[in-house]
Amino acid sequence: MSESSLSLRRRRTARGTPDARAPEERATTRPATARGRVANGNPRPESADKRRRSGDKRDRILKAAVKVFAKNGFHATRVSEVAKAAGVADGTIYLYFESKEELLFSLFEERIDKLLTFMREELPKQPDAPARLRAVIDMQLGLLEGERDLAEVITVILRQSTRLMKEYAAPHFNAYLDAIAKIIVEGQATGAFRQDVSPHIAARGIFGALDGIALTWALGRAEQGALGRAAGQLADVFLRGLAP
Amino acid sequence: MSESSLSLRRRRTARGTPDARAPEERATTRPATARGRVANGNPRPESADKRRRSGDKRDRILKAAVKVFAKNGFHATRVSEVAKAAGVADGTIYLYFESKEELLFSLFEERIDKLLTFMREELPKQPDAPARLRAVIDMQLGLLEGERDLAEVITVILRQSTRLMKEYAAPHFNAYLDAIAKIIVEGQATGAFRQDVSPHIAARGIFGALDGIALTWALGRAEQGALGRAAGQLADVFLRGLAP
Amino acid sequence: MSESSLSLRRRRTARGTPDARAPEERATTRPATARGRVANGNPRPESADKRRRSGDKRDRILKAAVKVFAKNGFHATRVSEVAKAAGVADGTIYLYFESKEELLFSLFEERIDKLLTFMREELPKQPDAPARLRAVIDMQLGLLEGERDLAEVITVILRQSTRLMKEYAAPHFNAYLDAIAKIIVEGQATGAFRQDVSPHIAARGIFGALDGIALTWALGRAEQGALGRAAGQLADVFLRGLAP
Amino acid sequence: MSESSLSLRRRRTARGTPDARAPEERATTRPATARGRVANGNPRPESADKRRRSGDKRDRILKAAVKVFAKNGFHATRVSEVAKAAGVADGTIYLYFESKEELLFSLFEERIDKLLTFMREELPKQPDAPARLRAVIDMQLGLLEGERDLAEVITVILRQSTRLMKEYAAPHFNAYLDAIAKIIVEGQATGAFRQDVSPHIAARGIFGALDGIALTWALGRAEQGALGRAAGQLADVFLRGLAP
DNA sequence: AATGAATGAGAATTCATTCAT
DNA sequence: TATGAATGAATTCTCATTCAT
Repeated sequence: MSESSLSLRRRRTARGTPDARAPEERATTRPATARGRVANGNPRPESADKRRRSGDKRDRILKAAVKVFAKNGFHATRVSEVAKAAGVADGTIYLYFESKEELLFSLFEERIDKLLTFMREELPKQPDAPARLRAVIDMQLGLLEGERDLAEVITVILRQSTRLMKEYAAPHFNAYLDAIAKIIVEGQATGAFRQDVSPHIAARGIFGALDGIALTWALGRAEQGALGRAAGQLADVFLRGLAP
Repeated sequence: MSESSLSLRRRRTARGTPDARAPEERATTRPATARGRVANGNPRPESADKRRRSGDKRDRILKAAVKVFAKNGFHATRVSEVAKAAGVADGTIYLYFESKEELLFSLFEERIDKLLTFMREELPKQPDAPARLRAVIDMQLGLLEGERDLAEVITVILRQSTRLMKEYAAPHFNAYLDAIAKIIVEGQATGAFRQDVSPHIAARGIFGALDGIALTWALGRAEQGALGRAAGQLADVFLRGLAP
Repeated sequence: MSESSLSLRRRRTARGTPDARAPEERATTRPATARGRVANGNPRPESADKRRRSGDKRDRILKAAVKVFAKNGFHATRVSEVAKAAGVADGTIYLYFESKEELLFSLFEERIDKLLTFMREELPKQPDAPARLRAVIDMQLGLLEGERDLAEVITVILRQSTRLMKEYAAPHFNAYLDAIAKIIVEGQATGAFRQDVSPHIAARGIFGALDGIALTWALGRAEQGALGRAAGQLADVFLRGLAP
Repeated sequence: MSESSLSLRRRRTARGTPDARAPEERATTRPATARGRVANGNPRPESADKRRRSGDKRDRILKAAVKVFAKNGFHATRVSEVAKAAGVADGTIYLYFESKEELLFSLFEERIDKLLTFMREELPKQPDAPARLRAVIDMQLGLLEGERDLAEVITVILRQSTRLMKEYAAPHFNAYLDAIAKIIVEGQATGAFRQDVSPHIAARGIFGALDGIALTWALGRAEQGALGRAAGQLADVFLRGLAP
């Protein structure tokens, strides 16, 4: 996995496009509108004081979004519900996010950032492929432990936006899968893993298994520690299953 | 796993309940609407002749729904699109299905019926737990091979309806997972499988892995035979991984 | 004036464009959406019976729109007000018109059609350029006499949609102005009109004068016969003013 | 024309009235809003120093408004766009103008002031009614020559606010029309103009013609000198047309 | 059974205006 | 005076569903 392939594809690409349509049109058209005032997404006020306030508000909105999205799903969630849960006015949300969909993007992005950072920083410390695979499994589930709502958002809600899945999230998933596949390949090269299994199939299977565990956990009782136990056992199964 | 736990819980159970539906539903359903006229769900035409004719139309609608849902996702699909694809009038759909969501239900139900029938009829023929597990894996992926659209509907689109996931599909998934778990339990009892793995965790992992494979296949190039190869390799990995 | 320059530029050009965006997007985007059901604008049901019903509804909406637009102006008019005045549901309006703006288009178009038809059919009957000029003046004001609301819509409300003015109406105005200018040119050629006046300036002046009269009439007391008298007097002034 | 009939009717008269405003206004104005803080309209800074500074800013805003209004139209123009073009903060605009609409008022008022001043000061110097009429024509177009944006604002944008047209501008237009009509009356009294034309109709026709010329010029290529030429020719036509 | 015109509730988003700093 | 982040009312248009034919 090359770092570049993991680097976040900026979803902001479309932003700030001048929008050649007559201004009047812009007035009556809805999405993909670049609003001048907060054109650069999260405002970055100069003073630390101001930044804290703004950051607070953005965070409050994100936290509220996780909660409400997890409860109702993406489509059933009204922006006004998120606003209310965050204690801000409806319009305020649009000072920090371009659209309801971007709220979902942001939740996902933040999480995937952590995953990628981990892989960049922690994996190299592991001695061999099996250790790295176990570390990935621990991490993927560990990142969700204690964050049931977010787990649900990542495993369930995210898929509710077809556009998000196909345009935005898919590349990230693929990058992540590639990273896992790369571990398998390394293991096969060193003889740690059996040769008769396609790294890509194995990677997808592992990811799917983890995702399924997280899904069940999120939709079910979400007991403390359950994910950790599951991670350990799955790692055991996969490592033995992949042994030569 | 008792057979009864696998029997399809009639989805109608929840219907008619005043409004315990998730907000999602309330949002898109007309409130205070008399549903009386179509209260009895699928029409039950009297003569065999009529039934056949009706069945044709119902099937055409279902087939069209698979196609359009897979292409656009559940929420982005307009009932009128399905009607057009099926070559019927918008209103006709409501003679066969109570709502757009029921269309999705029905697709899922039909498929899960096949899975459950298989389990009831074929699994007992297998000699032991490992064979049964391999059979399940073959079957789950085999059922999707060649039906890419349906695979996408089952693995992706289904999750787009929060209500469907939580209220309707979850019990079926659980029944299915229980069936897999039961195989693990049996294997552990006979010493075919290791003891230090929770049957439920293993079952969820296996299901998730299969689901993940199907998802990637459906969203990707969906090559012929790919699912069969994947099934074989995953079965190898899991069987070795679960061996004592 | 060539006939072709007067022929109505079909505003429907944009209609029916497949709209390459993902369907999901279409769902959340507003304008310029081709809705399948009434894709061809006014529905044209087969039977005379049905046609009458549909025609009625479209007409009722147009009549209501003239009234409400004239009273409130374009921007201040809510689509729901028009619907209410027409005695139809809000959504029904969108079965007959793509947008609120198209309602305005349609009012204008219907009127300009009459003007153009008149010019094609009646002007050639007039013996010479002065008679034709007088006929045009009579007609332009005559078409508004007794239709105060429509006069206001054409002279005032139309200008409230910048886009309409610039993109849609301007070409029609220009065609009409060209037609008047052509009369002047002819008169100059036959020696009926003075040579030292630019036909285009004269044409614009004449149109502006008529428009100004109509505007004052529409915004004022709109007395019966006033436009006719004004037409006669203005014709007198312009014809003498243009005489060699 | 009596001076009093031309004196600017204070637009503030209508303000504060509970809500006799056209629906248009109610639609875009926040209801039940206390306007107290800016109740006194244009601020009246104490020291000459401050006034100059304020004047600068007020002017910058007005200049920016002309530009942006002309480009986008009234409704499609966002206050924030004007603020940006003027190089001030959004809120600053409200220190100098009560509302977005008042910006438009002010542009119009400033211009009409010039017209009225001209009429008071220059017309009496003219020897007779025909000379005065020609002077008026020269002036009305002359005032716009070189100020294409302002011409567009006066001839097009102004009409985009129904309320402005009906409540505010109409009296000014009427006063101006009365002034022209008075010239006609005088000419008829001295035998310089024909008797068989209503002074009011003639006045409205003349104004409309000038307005139409300006409109075409503003929306079109706006060539230097074009308005001057047009003024001369129109004056020729009208003077000959009105001759006895 | 079939049709498809009509319905109308619903929600994301915008932007004029305010007001704490 | 000036700022610009925050507000929140308001409205177009969509589309699942109904029902008269």
